[in-house]
Amino acid sequence: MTETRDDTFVSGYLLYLLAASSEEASAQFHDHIRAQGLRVPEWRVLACLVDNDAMMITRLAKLSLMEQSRMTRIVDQMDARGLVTRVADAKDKRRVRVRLTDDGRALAESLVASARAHEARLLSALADTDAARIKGVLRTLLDVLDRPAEGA
Amino acid sequence: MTETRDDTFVSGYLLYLLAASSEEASAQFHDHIRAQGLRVPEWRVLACLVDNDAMMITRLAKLSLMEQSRMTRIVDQMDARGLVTRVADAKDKRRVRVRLTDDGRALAESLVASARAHEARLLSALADTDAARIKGVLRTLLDVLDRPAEGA
DNA sequence: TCGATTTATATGATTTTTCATATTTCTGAC
DNA sequence: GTCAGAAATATGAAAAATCATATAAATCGA
Repeated sequence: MTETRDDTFVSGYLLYLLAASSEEASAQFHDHIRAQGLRVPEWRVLACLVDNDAMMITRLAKLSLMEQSRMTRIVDQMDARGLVTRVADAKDKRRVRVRLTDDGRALAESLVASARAHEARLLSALADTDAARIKGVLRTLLDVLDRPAEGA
Repeated sequence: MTETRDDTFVSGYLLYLLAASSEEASAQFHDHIRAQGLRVPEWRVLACLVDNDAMMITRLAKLSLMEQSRMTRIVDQMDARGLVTRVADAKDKRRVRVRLTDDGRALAESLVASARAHEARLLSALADTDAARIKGVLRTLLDVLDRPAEGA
């Protein structure tokens, strides 16, 4: 247990705490995703589309925190698996809208339900004050980050 | 600005908030890392070694949130670049200790200084209450996650 | 002390990811 | 309308990450 004690730079560094929390908090649920034969990026796409079907590839990529060319290929694979279909946008032919198939929607909804349950378990493991604060703090951080930003 | 309004599942989902915060908070600094000709995983190794030189590959991998075989190859490259050297552990010959070279240490220390400065800027962009809370909340989450865990 | 097990690292093969760029379509200035 | 540039997607080639497993060294029990 008594690893090299931790008053180190890394253990208190905000970007480390964020990366590690994200990684570890997601690990269990990501295992669940993979157990369903999906990869994590595919799950992210499904979750986005449940919220808002027929998104463009570009927006899907932004929301799923990944590059456009990667998203293109992920959509390829999901299309091949019958989870989504590509639909041309009538107004703008450059755009590709990604739409859930019935299978895709069913899977997505079931996974969202699992995700909610898993999240509830995570939050219930925290003290009430922490559980109440965590999302707010993260949202605030995201807000700050989305603003133009003045300094380097 | 008025993207499809956001009272969606994803935008309030803890694992998304964590991943997005981590991603976006790190983006600027990671650009800085790459501008120095380093990749992010290499920076992580340097940061770990500044805290605690001559770590084993396995421990380095765990702390840097990546797989062992990947860490082996990253150490290969850092070794080739003259940032670290491999040192056999006298007590246990299976172990490989990774030690900073002088160049590696100089680079690492300079990057840690930048990291601290960047972190200070991030925190100062938050309201005092949020800045005061964020690390504590994340640490609590990490603590909870490291505990055995009872339910599925 | 022998053999079985576990731990630490490395490696080959495959799959992902990235990077740069091509292609198509749209937009705006003229 | 035409042209220059921007935006959305796709794709080839290269780099990186993963997975399974090999190798080597330690540990634990009988």
